[in-house]
Amino acid sequence: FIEMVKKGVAYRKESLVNWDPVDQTVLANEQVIDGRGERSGALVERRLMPQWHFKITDYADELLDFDGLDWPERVRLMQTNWIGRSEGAEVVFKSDQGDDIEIFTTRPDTLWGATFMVLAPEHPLVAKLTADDKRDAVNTYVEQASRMSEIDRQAEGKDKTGEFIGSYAINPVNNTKIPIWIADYVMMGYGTGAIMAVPYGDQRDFEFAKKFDLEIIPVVKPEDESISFDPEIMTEAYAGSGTMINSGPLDGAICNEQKGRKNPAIDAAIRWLEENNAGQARVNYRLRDWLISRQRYWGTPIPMIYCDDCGIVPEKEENLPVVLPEDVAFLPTGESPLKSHEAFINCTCPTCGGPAKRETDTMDTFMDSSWYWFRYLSPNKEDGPFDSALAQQWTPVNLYTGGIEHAILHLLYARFFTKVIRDLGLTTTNEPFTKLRNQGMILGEDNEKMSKSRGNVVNPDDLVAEYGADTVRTYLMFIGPWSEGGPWNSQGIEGVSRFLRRAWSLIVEPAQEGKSEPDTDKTLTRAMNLAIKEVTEDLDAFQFNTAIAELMTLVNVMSKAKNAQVVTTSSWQDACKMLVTLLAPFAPHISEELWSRLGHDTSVHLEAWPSYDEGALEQSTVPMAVQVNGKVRAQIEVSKDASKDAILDIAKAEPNIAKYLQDGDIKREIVVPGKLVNLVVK
RNA sequence: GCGAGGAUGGCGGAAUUGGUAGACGCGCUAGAUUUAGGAUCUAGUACCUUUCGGUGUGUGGGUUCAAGUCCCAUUCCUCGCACCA
Repeated sequence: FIEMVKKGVAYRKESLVNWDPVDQTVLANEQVIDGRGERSGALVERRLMPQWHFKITDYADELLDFDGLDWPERVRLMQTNWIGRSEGAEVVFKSDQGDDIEIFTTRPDTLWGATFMVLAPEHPLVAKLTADDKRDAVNTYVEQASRMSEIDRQAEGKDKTGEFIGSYAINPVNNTKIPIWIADYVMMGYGTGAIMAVPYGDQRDFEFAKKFDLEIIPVVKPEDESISFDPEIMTEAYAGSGTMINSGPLDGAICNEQKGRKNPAIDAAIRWLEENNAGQARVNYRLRDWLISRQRYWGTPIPMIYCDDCGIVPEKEENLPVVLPEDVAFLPTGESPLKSHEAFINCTCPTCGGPAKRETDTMDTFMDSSWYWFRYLSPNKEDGPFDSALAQQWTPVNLYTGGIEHAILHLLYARFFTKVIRDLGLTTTNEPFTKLRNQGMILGEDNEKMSKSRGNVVNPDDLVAEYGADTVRTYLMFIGPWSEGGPWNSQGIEGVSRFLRRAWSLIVEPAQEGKSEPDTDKTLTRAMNLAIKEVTEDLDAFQFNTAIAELMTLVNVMSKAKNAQVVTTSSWQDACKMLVTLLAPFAPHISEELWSRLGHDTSVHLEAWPSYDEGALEQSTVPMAVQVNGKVRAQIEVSKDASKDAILDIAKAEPNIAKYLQDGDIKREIVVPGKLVNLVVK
């Protein structure tokens, strides 16, 4: 943290935060549900407080780059949307009192159609720019807006509301005086908290203009001439392509559907702004800096000290880590007990040695999960966070799994930390996790999320007591695709239980008398090699359910083949060995025991993963389907190297095929070796 | 509204360089074994049809010798984002 402070990545500033008045702490946006604190249920207030932040916004562009990462598309998109990059321009409007009012727009080409300006109710210039005769109405509106949660303000379909504040702004492109309004559809937290309103091209501005009877100036003549651009007739804003009109120097420019400077009209507008000193190109992000201060006792102390003479200074390195006092008094004051712990608060300024106060806020717990895998490499290191050489050697983590709920928070923070650690010179690693896979969630039998209140919780301990840990583990892998999850099904576990018991008795129980079928050797060897191939490929692809299905098939083949003669053959013994080896990741305990009973005195879990013999997968004869006009009419068995002509002869000789051939001529013969024959008859 | 993913038997699901739809399992049916039940084993199990055969992967079209798979349109479901300027 201190290194981050030194580097300017961590900083303290006043910030509008979610304040829970009952729990007396700041809450993360994620902990505010429908405008209420997740734990207390209290209406969350917005408060301006000095808090510690991380400059994650400095890394916005780099965080948008997923090059070289094998991550699910879904997660990449969620992060991309969260960061919310948009290209446009910043333009400075002057108030009629001479103030600079900066706005951000993605459509600078429509500047000539700006007929009013809207400020967020919290915008710092609102008080100054409000005319005396409007002050009461404006104050009422601002107060109403401040009481509303962000969720309420953003509710879909909400009617536009707003107040004219009695001042005007000068549109720098044409020196037109336009009225300044405040409205809660403009957010202080995005862009500059002020917009130029172009009702012709923006649906929100259009609705606002219609409601408050503000001017609408057409600036893009639609390409499709059947679309009317008469403001009196229009029922919605026009954001499509066309030719610029009523736009001074831009008149005649082509406006297409492209965003940013790829759009000729936008590009021309930005060039005009820059040439005329009225604005410039700018990239805006939805991402905001990460607020990490929490007014809680449980959390990592922020190692900063407040000195009246030296300001805010970091604790001396030899005094790290700052440890939470354990003798705190948990009193119902509504404040963190650290605030009343004199011995913790009062300290010595590391710079001047005078009396100073310790920071009493603690860190967001996401701080800790953002770099734990670095610390895991050197858990006993006392004089630093981790060993740089070990981190360089072992990171990035090559495979990471977790739920989709981590898509934005943990995974974005982890990427940010990795880049900061790199920029501190501790590693050259750019990304924390090379390959990411998300597992699905197992729901209750009613297809709802398991919860005590719903009474649909399936307790794994009870299942383990009844079926054993191996059965429960294996069933969890078999119940469905790992990445999708789905409802729990209590009946299905019986099938896995049976499978494991059959595998057990296959190896442990004595064989019955019986005669060997002629090709048992080959059948067993083929089944074994097929199982190695399929299980290996399925594991690589995280398809555990089909891997287990393949092992079930192997057990079925072996069960059929097993008898007193067969069990003495080497192909049987190889198959047993391989079955246990392949089963080991799913049912480790049973596998270990079976491995021992097969005569091994080392652990099966130390065995190398097996490879398979491609040649053993081949069969001397292969079954093929014979179709007439695309419909299967017969099954034939042909030698694996049979020629096309030979296959066709066999196919045509089938009685059921010959029957169809009598009725017409063969127009076409398609032979897909090893698969099927299709005869097109007319 | 924007973006992503999905829809296959009674159920969970399998199958994509286009090539026999329903692997594997649950459930169900019948039989063997058992005093009985449970467990186990064997056979069967997409739907319609006595058979022949026909139909079938959300819906409607298309391409192809051949479509769950490719193309166009469309419905519904799930998830994410959303008055983002």
